[in-house]
Amino acid sequence: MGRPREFDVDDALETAMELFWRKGYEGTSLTDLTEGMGITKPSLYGVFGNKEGLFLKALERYERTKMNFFHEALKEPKARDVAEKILRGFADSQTAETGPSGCLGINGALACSEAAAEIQKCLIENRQRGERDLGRRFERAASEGDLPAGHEPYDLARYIMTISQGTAIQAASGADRSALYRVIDMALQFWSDAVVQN
Amino acid sequence: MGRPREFDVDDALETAMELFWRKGYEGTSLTDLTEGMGITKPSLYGVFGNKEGLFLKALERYERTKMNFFHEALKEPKARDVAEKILRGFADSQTAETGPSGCLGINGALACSEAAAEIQKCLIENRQRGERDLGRRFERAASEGDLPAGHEPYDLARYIMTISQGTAIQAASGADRSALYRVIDMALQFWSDAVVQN
DNA sequence: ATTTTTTTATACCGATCGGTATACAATTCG
DNA sequence: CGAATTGTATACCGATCGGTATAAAAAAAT
Repeated sequence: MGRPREFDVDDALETAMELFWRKGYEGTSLTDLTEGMGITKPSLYGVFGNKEGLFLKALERYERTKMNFFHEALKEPKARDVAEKILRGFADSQTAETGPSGCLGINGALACSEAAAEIQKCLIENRQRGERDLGRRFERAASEGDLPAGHEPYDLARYIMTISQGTAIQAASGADRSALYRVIDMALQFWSDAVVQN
Repeated sequence: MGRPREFDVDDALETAMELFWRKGYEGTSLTDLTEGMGITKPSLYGVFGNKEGLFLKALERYERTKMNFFHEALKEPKARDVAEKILRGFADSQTAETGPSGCLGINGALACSEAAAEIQKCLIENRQRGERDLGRRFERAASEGDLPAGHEPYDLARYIMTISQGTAIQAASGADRSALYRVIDMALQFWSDAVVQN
């Protein structure tokens, strides 16, 4: 009942996600958002609560639509394939022709004012969660004798995440996909060269 | 002649550098700056021009006082030692007890509004310059048969810079120095394991 | 047809943004 | 001692920030 909404919520959220991705949380103004989404401020606040709520919903959409490769990668039977799928998945997302360069989870609020501290904290936890999930997967791999010898699972997880975060900066600085792939190839020599347990 | 300045320019610049480092260019307000530096706005504008000029001078100071290890590292005779000194130098700076976590060159303006586009561009060029300098050093190493076989000097330079940028994100997310060192140890296995030319 | 409910459009809110005009204080030079 | 010069303090500037009050518009329910 009542007057029907004149815009598509999902389309609007997609636009908001791309804006936050490209300009960060604080760098994206409500004017940027309302003009980009093609709606007025009362409509935005009616559907998404406020700027912070909109960002969190945009982040949720980002995880669901752009980071889905991550949990898929964890299902690979071999640890090396998990690592490779994650590294290439990030690089692909960070350098997609459509959509901004880099990573929303990093571009969003790396360093910011106190006003964005909550968003910053949320993004840090987001990164740590991914690293922890990967660490758990590598723990399993360790028990299966499927890791390079002499390294802790959580250290390997941090290694993979560090490289992916590095490629996010590279992409945001203009590096193209093939350049990131060559970095990833080198990072993966770790697995090729190292002696795998058992 | 005239009234003598009541503050130390170098001290004020040091404070500005730390603020920009911790909160980014756009996340640091003039109020943050004047309160932190202990001076008034007319004094700030008299000495540093404007916010953008202040940031650029802070960046210059950062390069001079915190990134000096970089060009020192390039003087190492062996490419592997160059790489290791750079990686550990970044990690040390990113996790120093005194001073903010991460890297000013990345925290400063990774994703931002149009108002900070010039600063953003300047920081991108800054990163690319470092990568190019390292690439040139590795070109020399290649001619000396001092590189792992099968890789281009500029790809190796991007590999090292990608890891350093990754550790900057890790540091900004709370990782401590020993955690970054373990990542670096893995990244350097590239050199240990790989066959070095000639 | 009227009431009720929801969305939209406009105009506005106080606070803060980067930046500056003006007046005064503190020094050197003649 | 002035006079000239430079720095500091206060108060202010227009613009923009995130957010909202008010009322009109568009649908469903009675």
